This record gives sequence, structure tokens and C-alpha cells, in this order.
Amino acid sequence: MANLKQLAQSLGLSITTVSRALDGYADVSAATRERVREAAEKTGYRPNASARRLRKQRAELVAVTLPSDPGHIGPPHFLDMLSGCAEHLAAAGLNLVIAPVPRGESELEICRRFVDGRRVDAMLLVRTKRRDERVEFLQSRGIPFVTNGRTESLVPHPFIDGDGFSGFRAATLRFHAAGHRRIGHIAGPQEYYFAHARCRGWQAAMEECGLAADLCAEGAPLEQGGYLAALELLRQPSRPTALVCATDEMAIGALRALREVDGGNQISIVGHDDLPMGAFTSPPLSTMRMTGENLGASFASLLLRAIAGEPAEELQEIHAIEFVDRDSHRRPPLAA
Amino acid sequence: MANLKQLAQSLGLSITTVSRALDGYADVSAATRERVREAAEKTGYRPNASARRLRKQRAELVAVTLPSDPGHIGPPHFLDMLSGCAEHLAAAGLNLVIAPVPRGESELEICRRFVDGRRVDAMLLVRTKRRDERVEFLQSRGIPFVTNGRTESLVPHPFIDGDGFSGFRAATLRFHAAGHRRIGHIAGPQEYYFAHARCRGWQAAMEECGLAADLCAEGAPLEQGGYLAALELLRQPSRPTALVCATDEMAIGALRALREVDGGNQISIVGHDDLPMGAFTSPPLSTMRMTGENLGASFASLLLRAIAGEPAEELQEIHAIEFVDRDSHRRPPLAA
DNA sequence: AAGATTCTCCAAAACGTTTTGGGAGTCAAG
DNA sequence: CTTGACTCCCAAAACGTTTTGGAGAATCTT
Repeated sequence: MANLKQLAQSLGLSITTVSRALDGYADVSAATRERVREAAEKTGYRPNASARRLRKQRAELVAVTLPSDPGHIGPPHFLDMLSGCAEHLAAAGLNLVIAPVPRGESELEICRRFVDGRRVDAMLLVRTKRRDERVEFLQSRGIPFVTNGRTESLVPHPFIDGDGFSGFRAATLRFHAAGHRRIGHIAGPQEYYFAHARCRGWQAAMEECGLAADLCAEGAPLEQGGYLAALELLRQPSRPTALVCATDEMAIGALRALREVDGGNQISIVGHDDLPMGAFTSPPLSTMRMTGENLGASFASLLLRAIAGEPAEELQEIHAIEFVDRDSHRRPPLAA
Repeated sequence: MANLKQLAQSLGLSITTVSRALDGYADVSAATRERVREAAEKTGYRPNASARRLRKQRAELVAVTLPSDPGHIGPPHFLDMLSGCAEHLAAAGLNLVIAPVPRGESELEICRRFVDGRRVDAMLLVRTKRRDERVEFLQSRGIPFVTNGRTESLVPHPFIDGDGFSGFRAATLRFHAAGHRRIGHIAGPQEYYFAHARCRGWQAAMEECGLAADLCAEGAPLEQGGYLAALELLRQPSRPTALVCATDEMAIGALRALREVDGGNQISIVGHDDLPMGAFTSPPLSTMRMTGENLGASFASLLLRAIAGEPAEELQEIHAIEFVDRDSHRRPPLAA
């Protein structure tokens, strides 16, 4: 039946006893515990979620905010990640609600609504900025949260992030080792931590090699942004022979730009994210990706531990970047 | 403050009056209404969601079940759809929770948990089967729901679906008009409605043209499934000159098979879904897609109307299929 | 001026659970 | 026979809101 009261009545017991029997407390005899369980099973009784949540002062929900830039909804493999995360949260009795950001409202406003309305026990933030007002707000409220991507916040918070700096440094050094000297970078918007870290990785490598880090163009983290940025670099008097792109989408746009200029098909290129379509571009796109299986499970675990009160310092994961070598990075260094 | 009680106390009013003032009832004077609103604004008061849900007997949540076949998490553009849906639901005070299906549990079990625990006001079902036990369960419980894809259920229910039958019939007729006579079909698992409808569309066209509908192979709706099914068709004594594939993923697998056999690059092919990577395959994949802007908004609207009690018959949308012509469908009909 | 109506406000109930703080029994030890 | 410990159960409070069913004061009607 619907009610605990009804179930109790039909058994001739108090609702206290029925409740405790179902929760497996020791202060109800094994006999009645079994009897109650059977009755509950037979009638298909499930406790009313709202009532429990009110009483236990827990929302049993975690919200993830979806960036609403159309067409660029989140990190690659985002849905797989969400699904895995939701599955592991569910095992702990938590459900994952998605919190899109309506036009004209800020992500901060959404966080406020969820947090101050006691709608969630924790939040999952995606696509962090270097200075992220959502992070500052959640920290001020003291509500548990985990971010996908670091921030420059002075007070530590839980996160999972790829080591973009090292990845892009290594990619640049690889090009240098292959003989390239004019290595360009197609950068994402620098207010995003991931974009900034990747740019710094490229810069660091160039400096180590004694090369000027001047072939850099910034654009939106989309195909179009990569296309425009690549065009800009190709107009330089001394063109790059290799291009390190902040994302695969930008790299795919850059490939389009390369097709449009003379000798462009001699320029090496590498992206980041390992988008499925990268395997089908021409040339097939060499790329990088964050290591780690089942990221969603990791996020879920971090969220649960944050809710349990573990200190933020112990809830930070930086994952190495691995290369996915296809064809686009092995053009000769002495092009056009 | 956190509490309605505290807010009322600080204003020297009863909680009744404060509650009604915030909800804009007319039986509180404009003066106090304004005073209450200001105080609420200043202290950042938001009603406790769990308490309101309990009292109003509404969960303010809608769940969408995620099919858990790894790597094939849902229809194309699924995340965009979810995001749009969540956004429009949010405007009506509902949040969207994602309900993944853990290994070893059935989707039916998940539905049961959500429905019987009063966790949701409605459900959104994805990837329907022809006979879908989730649909039967929800109908028996009388809880509102909308499906993405039709079923063969005798009692009508709300859905949004593409007109796969007509789309595949038309695609087949186009091949016939272009001179093709041996037109094969790479089919998805026939227990899914979409796969069955697309197969029937192909069959119908073949019959209309007086051709035998015998070049058909079924596979999993993935790249690998399409690859294997295509190889099977290519082994036939009288090979197809054109291939109509149930999904783009299968079509991409089929393209791989075509590359591996002599003369395979002379065979025409068309898919369905308009996956972004289709633009990058070689040859670029011709495909089809369901018409309609902002599908998520449509789902949200149907859900809200279903919750409001509109009869199912008025909540059924069949969208036309449109072609996306790239290169893969215009090979000469007289191949190998 | 009495009755009817309207305006403001409020006390209390209700939503369905979990948890607190015992209350009867029973049994063994003192 | 008392005491204490133990077992099994329960009444009542609490969670924070919305809604019901008025109450009292002011205003209008006649």
C-alpha cells in the first residue's frame, strides 16, 4: 500500500515498529521483522521519498549544471560520464538531476536556487573557469561539490582534471623532437582553466626549446573558432609547420583551414579530447585524452566522500594525458 | 533565513500570512505582501523543497531512463535533447533526473523504484521496444509518461517519433529511381520499434517496385553490427548495389566493410541520424534525420500536458524524415 | 444603527516519514 | 522479593511547508 500507516494497521503494529523493521533495526524481533518485510514486499510498499527527505533533512539529490552554449554542451563523452556517475550515486541512494541554465540566467543563479532551496546535497560543476563564481558561492555556503576541471581558487576544493599542462608541453616537445621549429598553438578562451593550462604547457615547451612562443591564436572552443584561429596563424609571415590545438573541435576547424591554403596539407596538427569523429577526418586526427576508466564512477565517489565530510585536499585527482596517434601529426617539419 | 517560521517571527506575522504573501494570494494586504517580499529577498529565503513536495504531494521531478548498453547510450543528439527538455521543465518548476540502469537490474525495476517511491511526477522513456514492459507498467500505474519512439501497445500513450517507415520507404524508392535494383537493408534489432519500422519501410518500397526484399541483414545498432551485417550481404551471390542502413553508426560500419571488398567503393549507402561524424567519413555519409526544432522543448511540453491530464491521443507527434545528401548515396547503380 | 460584506490575518491540521525517549514484559542474579 | 539488564514494542515529536476554516475589524448597505 501507499502508506506506512496503512501497512502498520494491516499488520496490527505501530508505524514505528514497521519503519524500524524495514530499516533492519535490532530492536524488533526477527519474527516480526520478517513478517513486516514479507507484507511490504507483497504490497509493494516503498517509503515516500519526499517525506523521508524532509524528515532526514537530506535531498538525496545531486545536481550537475549544464553549460548552455548551444552545440557545446560539455566535455567530450559527457553523457557517458553522467550516466556512470548517476549509476554510482544511485547505489548510495542519490539521484542525479540535470540543471540546465536557461537563457538570460547565470549559472550562479541556478546554483543559488538549488542550494538555498535545499534541493540538493551536493553539486557537480563542469567546465570551470580560472576564477569561477560558482565555486566561490558554493564555498561560501559550505555545500559539498566537485568540479570537472581546476580553478585558481585560493581555498582548495575537490576536482578531477586532466594534466593539460603536461600533455600540451609533451605534445609540443614531440613536434620539436621531430624537427619542427615553428609550432603554433590554437588556444581556447583563456578564462577557462583547461584552455589556459594547455596554452601554458605549449608556452613552457617553447621556452625550454629556446623558441619564441608567438604563434598563438585564440578562438571559441568550436569548429568555427579553430577555423578562424588557424586562418589567422596561416596569414603570419612565418607560418607554423605544426599546430597544437586546445580541443579536437578546434583542430577539425583548423583542418578545414589547412585545406584552403596552399601547402596546408603539409602542416602537422594535433588536438585534444579524442572525439569519435576524429578517426574519420582526413587526415585522421591525432589527439590526446585524459587517462582513467569510468570517470563517472570517480566523480560519484568524490561526491560521496565530499558529502561524508572528507577534506578537499584528499579529493583532488589529476589524470595524466595520453596520446592517440593517428596521421595528422606526422607531416614533415619543413613544409611550405 | 532558512525557515518560514523564523522569517515570520522576524516580521511579527504568522507563517500562514508569510507563506500566502510569498505565493501572491489576494487575502494579504498589498502593504504586508511587499514587506514580506522584501524581507524574503533580503534574507535570501527559499522554501524548503522537500517540505513543499511532501505537502503538495508532488515530487517536482521527472525521470528519464538511460539505456545502459555501453557506448550506445541513446538516440543521437540525446544530450542536446535532454538539456532542452530540462530547461523547459524547469520553467514549470520541474527538474529532470537521470535514471541509469545499473548492471543486473532491468529498466522495469528502475521505473518501479521511481514510481512507487513517489519520486517522480512523470517519466520520459527512450528507445522503445515494440512490446515495451516499461510502457505497460506505467500504464498500469496510471502515471504520466512520454516515450521517444512508438510501441505496439494497444492502449495509446504519448510519444514523439520520427516517421521511419516513410523515410526508409522514400530512401529506397530514391535508389530505385536512380536505377538501382538490388537494394539491401542493414537492419537494427527488430524488437525495437524504430528498427522494425525502418525495415518495413524498405520492404514496402521493394514490393511497390516489384523487387524481392531478400537482401536484408540484422545486427546490433553499432558500428560493429553494421560492419558484420554488410559483410553478410556482400557475400551474397547477387550483391546489392545500394545499402539502406538503419542507423549512421551501422552505416559507418558498413562503409568499413565496403572498403574491404573489391568494388565496394562503387556501392551506394545511406544512413539515419545525421551524426556529426558522418560529415567526415569517406565518402561523406548521406543520411536522414527527423525534422523539428528543439526536440527537448517538445518533450517537455508533452510531459507537462500529460501531467495536466490531457488524453494520450492528443499527445502524439510523428515527425517527417528529411534527407541529408552528401556523397555516399550517389554511386552508379551498375556496380560490380 | 443593524446587518451584510469585505479585508486582513491566523491557529491548527495535514503531508508520511524517522527518531526520541521511554513502557511493558521476561529473565537472571542478588 | 527486589534489582538490573534485556527484549520487544510504541506514542509522540519533529522535519517545513500549504491549505482549511474561520475570527476580528473595518467598510458598505439599507
